[in-house]
Amino acid sequence: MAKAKTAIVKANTEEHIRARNEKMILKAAVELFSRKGFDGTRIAEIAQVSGLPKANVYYYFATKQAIYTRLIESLLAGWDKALEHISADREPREALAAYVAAKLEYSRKHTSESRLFANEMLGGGQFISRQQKQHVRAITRERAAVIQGWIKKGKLAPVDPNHFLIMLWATTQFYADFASVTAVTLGKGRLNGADFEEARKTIVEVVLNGAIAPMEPAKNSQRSLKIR
Amino acid sequence: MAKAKTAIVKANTEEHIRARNEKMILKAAVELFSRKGFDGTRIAEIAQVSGLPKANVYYYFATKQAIYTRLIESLLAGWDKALEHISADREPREALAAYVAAKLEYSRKHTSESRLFANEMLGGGQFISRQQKQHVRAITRERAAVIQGWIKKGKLAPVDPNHFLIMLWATTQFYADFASVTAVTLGKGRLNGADFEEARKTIVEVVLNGAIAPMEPAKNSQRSLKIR
DNA sequence: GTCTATATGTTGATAGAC
DNA sequence: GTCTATCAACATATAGAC
Repeated sequence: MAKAKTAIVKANTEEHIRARNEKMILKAAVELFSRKGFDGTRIAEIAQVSGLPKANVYYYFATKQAIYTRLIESLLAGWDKALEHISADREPREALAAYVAAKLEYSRKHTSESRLFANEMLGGGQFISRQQKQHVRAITRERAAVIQGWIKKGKLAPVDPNHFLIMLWATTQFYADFASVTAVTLGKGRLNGADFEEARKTIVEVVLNGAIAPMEPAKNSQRSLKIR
Repeated sequence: MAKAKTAIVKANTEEHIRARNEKMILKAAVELFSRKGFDGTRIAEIAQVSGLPKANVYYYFATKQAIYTRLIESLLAGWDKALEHISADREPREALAAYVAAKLEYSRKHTSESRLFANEMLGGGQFISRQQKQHVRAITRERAAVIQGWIKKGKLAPVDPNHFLIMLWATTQFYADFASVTAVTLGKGRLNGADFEEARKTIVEVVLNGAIAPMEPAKNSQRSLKIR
């Protein structure tokens, strides 16, 4: 009895330690990979940032690529959720505004993951499996179909759904991925919550209503709800 | 006389060789840096791709960073030009459409340079000098002032000029920088001219007129020229 | 200008004591 | 589970013969 209990306690502790250390390694790794890419990141750096000796990193992950692949996996999983806002049963104006807000929020809270994926895309997507690519394509198609449905109902201008989605993707991720230069452009040291809010307002306003002023300019961002 | 002439010929040849080799090195380097970043790129790779022995690369460039810095320099120089389209003496509709077209074209023709800069931004802009950052900020401010002028004249919707510029920047660069995943999203192996043209149309249409359909939907992308 | 050989340090990964 | 010591391979950069 006593022996068995000890074994369980020990197992729990070991599991706990494993969970904690893996988490620390992954946290350090995503930050480094996101800034320097796969080839540019050294295991020694990951070890240093996570506060573990290099050999311990190898104890939890067989290879450098195993860490990287794990991070890509968890990122793609998190992405499906953001696109759920674009659903056929909502009004396009509301759905698109919600999507932009959610995506900006996500990219702000998961900056490193977002950058990691950007880095992976720049590198040509070498570490994304064929299966994962098919998945990305499938969920994009689903949402493009929703947009096409809105267009057919006359609720949305007749734009190419795929390119429209890419536009939304591009604008909402830019702030997180390229924060360093965005901050310089805005004349700031660092982006804060107010900057993201201003970005959200501008993106929603332009995407929904366009930049060209109507004949009788309105004062707020809801103008076209009123004048149309 | 004969001796002097020989010396001149030799110097010309040497200059020519130098120019040619430096060009090959820079061409190979921009491609590699753009895909793998600074730390991820090896001098041996640059040498291999440019068809020169590694030691020759060091003959023309003292350090790896010297190559990288040179590339950043030439990229920033090429950028100023694209922004010139946004000038106060043009109508916003025409100027913005021209800018989007020019920027897309530029990013398509200089894909590697564009990606290199994206990579540099992901890395936090470590290799961009303070002076270069100030330059970026200065030219952005100029163009933001032009946009502000359009808004004051009632020609443009009252959006934040800086964020509006960032939107244009994001949408026009996405295709070049993230071509690998964009192609997957569009269900293609590779992006071609028609894809870029469709992207241009979509971006211009959405940025100028917005995505929400007007009461009486028009059939072409010039719709708001007619109904407004 | 070209290129072989090499100095000097760093890398991903492992062996094995604790 | 932890960590020192270490390996073979590879990195940036240089010396010096041609």
